[in-house]
Amino acid sequence: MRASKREQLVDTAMRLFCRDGFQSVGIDRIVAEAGVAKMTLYNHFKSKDELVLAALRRRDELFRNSFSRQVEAAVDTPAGRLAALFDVLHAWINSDDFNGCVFCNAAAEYRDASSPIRALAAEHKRLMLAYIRSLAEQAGAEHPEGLAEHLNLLLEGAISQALTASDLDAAKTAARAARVVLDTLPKQ
Amino acid sequence: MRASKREQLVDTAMRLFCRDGFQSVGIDRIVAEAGVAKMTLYNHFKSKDELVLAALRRRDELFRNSFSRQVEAAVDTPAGRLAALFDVLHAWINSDDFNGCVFCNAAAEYRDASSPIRALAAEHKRLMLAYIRSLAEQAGAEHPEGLAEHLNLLLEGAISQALTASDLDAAKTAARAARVVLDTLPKQ
DNA sequence: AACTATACAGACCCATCCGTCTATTTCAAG
DNA sequence: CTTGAAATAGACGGATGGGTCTGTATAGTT
Repeated sequence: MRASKREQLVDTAMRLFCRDGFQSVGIDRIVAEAGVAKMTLYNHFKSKDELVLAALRRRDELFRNSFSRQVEAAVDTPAGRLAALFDVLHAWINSDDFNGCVFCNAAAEYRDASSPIRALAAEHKRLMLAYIRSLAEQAGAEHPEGLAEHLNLLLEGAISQALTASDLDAAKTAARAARVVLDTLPKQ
Repeated sequence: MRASKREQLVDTAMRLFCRDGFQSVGIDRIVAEAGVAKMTLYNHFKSKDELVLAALRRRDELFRNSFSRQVEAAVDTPAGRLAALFDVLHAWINSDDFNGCVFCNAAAEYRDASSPIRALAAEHKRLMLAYIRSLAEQAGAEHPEGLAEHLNLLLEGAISQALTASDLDAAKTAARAARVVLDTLPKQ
């Protein structure tokens, strides 16, 4: 067996949840597409919510890895990487499988603020901001925290606008806005 | 009869959809809380989706009215009103009934991009941006379109962060970021 | 008073949901 | 070969979903 049944389930669930949402995707469909028996799912996870958590944890890992890898492959300088954030965002928004931020979508579907799913979404956003802050510090920004917060809001706003306003150019708009702030960085 | 049955339904549906989401709120609960018979609902609306559309249309009207009224009551000058956007946002985020932007939530729950619900959400975002642009023009901005887009992204980012990252200070963060751009406005 | 449109309560239908149970099969380790 | 854990297919249960149907009651109009 190449991949463990558990991995098959998590990968399939992640893909379906990202594309079609959480409540819209039923257990039966997940096990059918993963090619495993329903009982196998319930041997590995206590409930659908546990599977949702596992899928989101995997998505967080893959997304942040892929995002930072692309940013760092694009440019060498920290300041350039802050600008490249928006290029990577643009590529994502215009890719075939863009369906907004799955963590935002999860927060929209799971309304109980004390849900572990919401906690995981918040943690993902915290880690994304931390990554941007680290780039801002490396770039020698005068106020790295403020710069990171500013860029983070532009990125988050662009993701939101891309989905809700069906604006595929949202990242380009955000990049133009970011230029105003990035111009204050010390010239390398 | 004080309010028409139809209005009771739309108001109740809007309240429940905003608080608990769309798929989570069933027809039975709406008619029960609205105090009308189920057949009355289906005499006024062809389907649940039609009710969702009516509720979102009402929300769009109420929200934009309330938002612009608060902004204009706060300050007199156009430039001041651009800053006041973030104060009104802050008040909303920290109010009891904040559950994110219901149009973003709708886009998250209704994944079919060709759905009329998605079209309505996009229209709401378009109108919000148009309002900000009108303020930017009145404020005499050098590039009103660019300024409006920038502020809009900060506002949208703050709404998203407030919900997903459970960050009740997101509007304050966005206000600090906005200051950088608003300082370029001509002094009155 | 007669008529008409609207609203009523609630049973009903069919589909889907999550989760459980069972009985069978696979397959690697001792 | 034997044993035992893991996976299988699929039926099943109880709940809930959206939507339909029926028969009755209300209320405003002529």
